[in-house]
This record gives sequence, structure tokens and C-alpha cells, in this order.
Amino acid sequence: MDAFFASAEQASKPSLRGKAVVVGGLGPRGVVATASYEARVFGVHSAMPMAQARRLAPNAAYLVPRFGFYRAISEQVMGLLRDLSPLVEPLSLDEAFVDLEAGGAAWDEESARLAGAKLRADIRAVTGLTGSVGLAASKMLAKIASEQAKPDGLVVIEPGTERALIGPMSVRILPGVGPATGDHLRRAGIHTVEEIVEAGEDELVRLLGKAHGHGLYAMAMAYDERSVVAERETKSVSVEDTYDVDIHDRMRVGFEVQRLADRCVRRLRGAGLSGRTIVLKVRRYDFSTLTRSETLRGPTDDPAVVREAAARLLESVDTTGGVRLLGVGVSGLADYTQEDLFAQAAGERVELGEEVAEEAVAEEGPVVAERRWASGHDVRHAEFGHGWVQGSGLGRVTVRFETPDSEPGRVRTFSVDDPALAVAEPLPLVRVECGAAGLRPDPGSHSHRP
DNA sequence: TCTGGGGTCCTAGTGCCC
DNA sequence: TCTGGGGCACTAGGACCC
Repeated sequence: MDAFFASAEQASKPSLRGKAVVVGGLGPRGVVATASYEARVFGVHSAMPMAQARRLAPNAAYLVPRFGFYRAISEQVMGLLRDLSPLVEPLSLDEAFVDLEAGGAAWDEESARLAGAKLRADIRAVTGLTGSVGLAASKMLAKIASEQAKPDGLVVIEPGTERALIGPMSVRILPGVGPATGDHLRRAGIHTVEEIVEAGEDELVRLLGKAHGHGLYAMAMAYDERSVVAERETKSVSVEDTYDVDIHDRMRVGFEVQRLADRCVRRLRGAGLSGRTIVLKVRRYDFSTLTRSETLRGPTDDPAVVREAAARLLESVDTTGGVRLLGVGVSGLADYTQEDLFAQAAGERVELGEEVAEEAVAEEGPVVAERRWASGHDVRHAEFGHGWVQGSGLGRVTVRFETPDSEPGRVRTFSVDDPALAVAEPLPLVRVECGAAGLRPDPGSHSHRP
């Protein structure tokens, strides 16, 4: 999907179409999750600190992510992919590999092209959004093709042309080459993919180590035999929070670790898992990050056990100077065991039950009056109907009243505790027929978009 | 400029067992 | 009895991805 979060917001909010939109954390330490193509013109991009984005594009719309909303759209798209093949490997909410041959959806270049074109049309009809398709003989090349296809396109890499195509490209296009490896290679005088090939496999192994060296050399030769894997097992579950202001108080650090341990266990249980290794993560005031872990004798999903382990691990960490991030994770995962179920029956479930509401809210925005009106979130007003929060502060909340298929709407300001105003569910981007389950498109409804 | 959150994989050191 | 080495589990850190 193209600039997924930002595009979804633009489709949902007519007044933002054609405008610079930035989705990400709005706190003092937030970073950009997605910038619309209009915002990218100003140099705004993913992972950039929000403060920097605001300097570059002061007039852009800044919104907090609505993962529930994006997940619903993502499920529609993944459904379309599974219609093509049973072998669908999601990489994230907005990207997936599909093995077209395994599904019989394509057997040669022409049939693949047709399947790709139809998929793009279906995505547009069902979600109202644009997606790009890359077609190639391997995952690495399909990914490169899809990057080239963005936005709103389709690119095929024909067999036999791979080496010539990727040779002149930067090493950074290869999977596994990030800033650190990129720098490492650059210092060795290697800038392009073909320079990796020229350097030779032995040199790559010498520079980067065995696994990385062999892997990268193969990728540079356009050799990638990784198969599309539909079901990947989860290996770890973790939660972490970055605090707006560094925490110095040791008691408060301990309290936050306990809360994170509880949240982590709720995730774990939600996935029907338990785990043996408890990991504590601490990022200090100077951004140095350290982890401490402890492996138990058997897997657990007991909040008290995870809390105690996390507290023990915290004892070995010096937090003077302050911490900016804390995290708790569990790895060495297993399915529930009988012992767990018997040993830990009622008590803890009640204990955790009380906090379920808090967890649900954490997904979509806190309950506290001011923060309840998170920028970009949907609301309904008894008199003015459906809208979204454009901003809030100083006891006021500003709402723009519009829906995905309306004209750009009017803005009105209310008191944050106005009883006529309530949080609302996002509206579907494409109108559905009455009684339909929600996936059937209204023919031609995407033409509502300007 | 000042760096999120949730993951995966790899490497290297250490200790233990055979 | 001492030494060496392979294999494995555990721990910590780093890089990378979206």
C-alpha cells in the first residue's frame, strides 16, 4: 500500500486530500510513522523525529496513528491476496509476499501481469486506496519491483534481466543492508550492488561475518531462494514505552516496570502463549540501551512471576541519570501447558481482568479528558454528526465535520467536556451495500474521490 | 536534530557437559 | 588426572525491518 497510514487518513478525511499529512507520535519524543507524498516533498520521511518534521512542514496535518482502523483495511487487502494464493506472507499491515504460482493465479509473465493488475483494481474498489505491485521470481526482486512501482503502479522484473537491473543500484536496496552495514561497505569502497559482486564472497565474509557475508553476496548475485511462508511462529512478545520526560525516581521506574510486565502478560495470554525467558530493556538518558534477561525453569504466563523476574532484573541496572524508555518482553515461547492452566487458574485472571479496559484504551487513545480527543480520531456530535478531532488543548476541542464520501467539511470548537460530543468508530472508506458484510464494494464508489 | 514500537536474526562470550 | 574440543544453553548487544 502506498504511504498507507497517511493515505488511509486522507481517504477518511476529504479536507486532507492533496495536502501534506504526517502520521506519528505527537509527544515531544514522537517520530514519523508515515508521511503522505505531499509531505515528502518537504523532506519529511518515516522514522524522522516529529519536531524535525514540524520544522520542515509546519503547515502539514499531524495525526496520531489509528492502528485499529488500519488493521481493518489491512485485513480486507490480505483477504484479496488470499483469494490469489494460500501462500501469503504478511510483512506488516501494508505489505505482503504472495506466491502466485502456488495459488495457480499465474504461470507466466502475462498471467502474472494480469493477476497484478486485477489485484490493484480490487484493492482500489474494496478499500478506496491505491496499492503497488512488484512481480518477480524471488522475494528480494519482488520487493525491489514494488518499491519501483510506488506510488500506484505495477513493475515486472523479467527473468534474465535481474543482475543488470540491480547492479548499478545502491547497496542499500538489498535486504539486510541498513545504515550500519551501508557505512561499513562504503568505508571498504563498496557503494553499488555490482561492486559487492566484484569484491567477491570471501571479502564480503571478511567484512561482515559469515552469515551476513554469504547472504549478501547471494543477494547481490540476484540469487534468493527464500520461499513464501504463510504461517510464521511468534518468537517473542514485548511492550515498551518511551516517556515524554526522563524518569529519575527509582520507585517510579519500578512501578513502570511492573505495569509493563502486566501489559506484556496480557499480550502473551491474548495470543495463547507462555514463555520462559523474561527480558528487561532500559534506555538511559543518553540513549544507551541495555537488556537484562532471566530464563525460568519452565514457561509461564503468570503476571506475578513475570513481574518478580522483571523487578529482579531491574536491580542489576543503574538508572541514576534517568531513563527515557522501559520495556518488558518474554521469549522462549510455548503454547499453554496443562500445569499452567491448573496452577494459575482463577486468581491471576481476575487480577489482570481489571486492567483490560486500560489496555484497550492504550491501543486507541487514553481516557483522560484532554487526551481523549486525540488528533485525527473520529467523533460524533449530537447535532452536527460525524467528524474528526483536528486539535485539542486549553479545555477546547476542535472538530471538522466530514465523512469519507462528503465534501470537505466545516470546523467547530467545543468544550472538552461537551456532553453532545462522543468518541466514534471510523466510517468505512468505501460505502457498503445495505446488509453486506462489509467487504463488498459499492460499484463506482471510489469515484467519490477527487 | 535528537532519535517510536514491535519484532527477527546474528554474533560473541561464558559456562557446562560429555 | 589433566587437557582439549565440540555442542549446547544462556546472556548481552547490535543491526535491521516496517
